[in-house]
Amino acid sequence: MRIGELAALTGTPPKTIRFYEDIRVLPAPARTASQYRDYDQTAVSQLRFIRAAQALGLSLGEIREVISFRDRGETVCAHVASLLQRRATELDERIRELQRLRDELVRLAGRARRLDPRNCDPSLVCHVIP
Amino acid sequence: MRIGELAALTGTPPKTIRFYEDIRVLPAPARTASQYRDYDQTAVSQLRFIRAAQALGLSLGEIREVISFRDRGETVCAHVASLLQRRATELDERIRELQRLRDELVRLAGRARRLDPRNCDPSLVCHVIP
DNA sequence: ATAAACCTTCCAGTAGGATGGAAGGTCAAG
DNA sequence: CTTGACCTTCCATCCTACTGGAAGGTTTAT
Repeated sequence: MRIGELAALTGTPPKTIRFYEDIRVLPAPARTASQYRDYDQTAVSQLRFIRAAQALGLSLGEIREVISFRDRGETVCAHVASLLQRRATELDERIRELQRLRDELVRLAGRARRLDPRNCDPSLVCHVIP
Repeated sequence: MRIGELAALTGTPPKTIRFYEDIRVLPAPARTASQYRDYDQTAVSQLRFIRAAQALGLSLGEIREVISFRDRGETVCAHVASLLQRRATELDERIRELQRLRDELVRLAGRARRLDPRNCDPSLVCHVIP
């Protein structure tokens, strides 16, 4: 299968597929006589894995790590499990931060609506954000 | 005041202050006879505004927008209020997404720990992430 | 007078994840 | 045989928010 077909099957633009190959996240495929990339079903599931892992918040660097673990014949599950668990913990932290930020934004937005602009200190950009 | 002092007062490196000037987030200050940047108190509060707004999750682009509103003599409060409210709403959405993602990660991590690696399909990178 | 600390400009690079375009080769339909 | 879709490589560019360094000028302390 040529790159366009793989692109269509996975919803990934050809440019992006070549890019993944460049950065060694996807292995270089076979080539046809005319140097066209020639993919098989393995490529489809590998590329789907990449997109799914990305959607789970793994970076391409982490995905490459998982893949190279696998290529060394090591048990990927444990590695993936700890990676996912770590990412989940980081996410917990990030969510708490964002929640704090959100509450602060709402508080300031309310303040901005209640304040009379004529009381603004002209030397400040905006007295809502101190 | 020279750039180093402004840097010390606001905890912003001189490089970053010049960068803010380049991208028109901070106005170009007066210059001394020897072409050194010469800042006043206004610069301190402007730079503090920028850092505070950044900490609230506003991008430098949005901050520039707020500042140019102000420079056109318009009421900044209403603009800031709607910006903050919008950002808060986006944040709500983002938080919900991340929460969903986090739950999915925890679920998959648990699955990865329970599965026997010997059952892995060798044609897949990892059967935990489908 | 001289050294250290500070300032100037300009150019380049970082990370992450692509995307755009030019110049040229190949393949299938009409 | 030509047109258009598709493919190749290579190089450049985008976004955001900086950061680093070179080459040179200024200020301050000793």
